[in-house]
Amino acid sequence: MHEIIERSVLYQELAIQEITRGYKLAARLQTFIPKGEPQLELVGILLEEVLQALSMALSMLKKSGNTCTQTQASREQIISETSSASFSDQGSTEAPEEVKIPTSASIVCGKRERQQRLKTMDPWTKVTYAPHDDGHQWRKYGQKNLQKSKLARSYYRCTYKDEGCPATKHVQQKDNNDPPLFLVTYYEQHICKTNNNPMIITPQITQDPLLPVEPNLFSFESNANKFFCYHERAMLKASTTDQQDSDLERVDLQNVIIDQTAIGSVVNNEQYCLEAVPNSTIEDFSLSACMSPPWEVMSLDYLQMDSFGFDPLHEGFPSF
DNA sequence: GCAATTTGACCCTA
DNA sequence: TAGGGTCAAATTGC
Repeated sequence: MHEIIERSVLYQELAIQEITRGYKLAARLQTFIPKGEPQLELVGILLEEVLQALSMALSMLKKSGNTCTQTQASREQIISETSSASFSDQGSTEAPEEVKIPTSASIVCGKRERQQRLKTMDPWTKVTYAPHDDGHQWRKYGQKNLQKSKLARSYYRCTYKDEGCPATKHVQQKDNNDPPLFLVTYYEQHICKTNNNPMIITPQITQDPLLPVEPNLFSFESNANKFFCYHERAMLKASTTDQQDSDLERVDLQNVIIDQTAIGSVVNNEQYCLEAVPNSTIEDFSLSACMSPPWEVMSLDYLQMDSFGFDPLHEGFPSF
């Protein structure tokens, strides 16, 4: 028994060494990516995710080494602790140090602790026309009329909160357009059964379509069978005709191909970066997407362009 | 009857 | 003290 524990500890130390080495190599690689190069923006994003994953794995391994001397922590507690640790190390080339072990008094349990937690968490936001269609089940628990906005903010928590899932979000309508645009702010990651990838914590800030963005770089968002491509003044929206307005199972895409005029790559299961070829117009775009596996091509034959003050059919995309 | 939503009250932070 | 976040009883819908 004692020998098994010793061997386990040895493997854990080796794993920590290897992950630390991987973290340092990835951080070193990150320094070779020149800033202001839209072509390499996606590489930087992916590398950032690699660093986050390694950082989190390292924190978890170190944490697991201490569990024998700690009071038993719940799975969600461990994930919460290690995830916040991995966030705090962003931008550092040093491997992350061990996170603080919370005392029993600081373990989240009451309203005060929850509100403090919200302030210290790294929320991530996205702008969307379909705020409820994000692959998770939510229960609304409150609504508030905010002082600085005439439009109410709605508060949601995961349906599986009783099972320990800490995920929450609030949804605020940004304008009175038709269709209305919503700003969704997420707090905490899902650890419930609806989560596709519970161990990867990747806060993403989707580009606000009303704000300037990098030329040639689109923010591409996918919810189930709908795709949204954001640009400074335009939104590209597509879905398959036979799946419109239906709740079919979620499609995880690994790659997005835009008829040779653009290359899209997955950032995570929900977001895609889309790099368009200069001088292309909306007429050049026919969407297809590779599903994984077995890498079948799914044709998207419904394409719609919503513009914010310009006509893409005649003007083409701006800033190309 | 159960589950989800609504809404006023309460609590916390700045 | 104002504003924002959460609670929980009441209400609504299936």
